[in-house]
Amino acid sequence: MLEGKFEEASLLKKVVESIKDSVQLCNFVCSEHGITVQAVDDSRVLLVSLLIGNEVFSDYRCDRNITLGVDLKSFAKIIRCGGNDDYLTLIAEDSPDSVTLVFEDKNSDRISEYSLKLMEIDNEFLKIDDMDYDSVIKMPSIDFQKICRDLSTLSESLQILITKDSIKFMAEGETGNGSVILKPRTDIDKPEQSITVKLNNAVNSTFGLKYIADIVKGTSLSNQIVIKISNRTPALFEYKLQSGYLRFYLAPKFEDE
Amino acid sequence: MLEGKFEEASLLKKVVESIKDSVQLCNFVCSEHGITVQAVDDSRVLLVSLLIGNEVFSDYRCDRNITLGVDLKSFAKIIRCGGNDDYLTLIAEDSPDSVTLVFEDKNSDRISEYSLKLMEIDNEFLKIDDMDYDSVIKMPSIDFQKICRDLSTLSESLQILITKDSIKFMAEGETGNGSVILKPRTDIDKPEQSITVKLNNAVNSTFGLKYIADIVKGTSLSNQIVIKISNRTPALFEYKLQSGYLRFYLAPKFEDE
DNA sequence: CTCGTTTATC
DNA sequence: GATAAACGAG
Repeated sequence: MLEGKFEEASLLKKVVESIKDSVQLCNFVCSEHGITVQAVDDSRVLLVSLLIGNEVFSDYRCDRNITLGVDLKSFAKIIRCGGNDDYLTLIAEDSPDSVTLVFEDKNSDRISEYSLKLMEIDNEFLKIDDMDYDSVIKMPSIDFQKICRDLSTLSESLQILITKDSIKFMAEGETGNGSVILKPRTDIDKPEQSITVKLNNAVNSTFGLKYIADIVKGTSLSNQIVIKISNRTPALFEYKLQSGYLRFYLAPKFEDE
Repeated sequence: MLEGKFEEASLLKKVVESIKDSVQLCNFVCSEHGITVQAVDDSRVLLVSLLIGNEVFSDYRCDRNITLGVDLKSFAKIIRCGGNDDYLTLIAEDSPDSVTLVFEDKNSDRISEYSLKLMEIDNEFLKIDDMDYDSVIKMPSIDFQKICRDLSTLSESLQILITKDSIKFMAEGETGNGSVILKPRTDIDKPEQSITVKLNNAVNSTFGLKYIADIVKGTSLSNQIVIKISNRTPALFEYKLQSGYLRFYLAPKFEDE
């Protein structure tokens, strides 16, 4: 039996809205530690990895592992039926054929209850090892979103160059070229505005903006994004939750492509 | 001669926008008491009944009864030509072949004048008797709109169950089921947030969400909606105006359908 | 299906 | 106040 109560329905709403454009069907795997999702996008280029730690919930109980195979578009429709600051409780039996969402208004007695039919979904669960990356940057997620949006008007590719004391985003296209350079900085009053760079090796990687556009949908989940890049292995884009994370793994474009 | 001046053009605009999707052609019947409309939708399932009482107007004069047969789509187009807080004066002769709309900006000297050709429209004016209903509920119109919209993503039918101390809205569909339960409440600070139930008999009625979707277009006319339901007779959905009302009569679906 | 308007959020 | 998502209209 799963019973997980969110203090704010908006958290699950943001999570689902963040990944529903990359992935259509996925399994929510519930264990005592929380809820995880792992899925690849339709083109099998972008890997999405989500962990909602049990500390995110105001109440959480999951006796044994339960897998909820959901259609994210239908799931999103139902989540939109709740108010953003309703309590939201997810309920499922041990071998469920449906999951129940209960929304409770904090100010009145309105209780909305929705059940969603589940699906059997094949999943190839990949064990992803923690690894060392050549460069790790941390920056305001909203700035990363704006840079990517701006540059996507020029090109289909985003080049990221990281050196010890600068981050350069570049796009070159038919109509023109653009670049944005950031310097590391520490903002004491607004730490979420800080930009940090940790460097083992300088990197110069290029990514498809089509996929980056899906990644930045996670912006609302965290003030900051952590980007870990190595030359010639998939990069990691991470939005941290209060407990858990939403991670995207995206392989860079290689020059010979 | 009819001459009716609205303090705000937006009121007539809201009224017309509220019914133009249900009804294409209708007669505006003008008398000394104000303006009334009665019409059925194309499928003859939904009955619309409107009264704009003369107190709604800042100036109103109508010496003898005048019937204005209008095409609501054309009427709506013209009303959109005025500013929302323009004065709007409706003018018609005693046996008119057109109606004139005069918009006056409150802040400048702009005066816009439009005339709309009238049509001869057959109408079967039904005398609707006030009757007692099994249940009468009053609730925030915007909440009713949201509940109906939410549940319409699941099903084509909306079931409403009313008991002494609760109102339950339900929809069952292929992808899942949904229900919303409201409890009566009195909000002293925001009386428009109150929910009341008056019950002679508990009711359990089902309506086509297709028609409900047209009904909730009236939401902007009033903070509250009054819904009067009896088992096995048409239900009444009412948005009250400052003086007058917009009412929809809709027969429930019966189980044998 | 795309556009403009409206609403909610930051 | 500005921006971004949601809704309704063409």
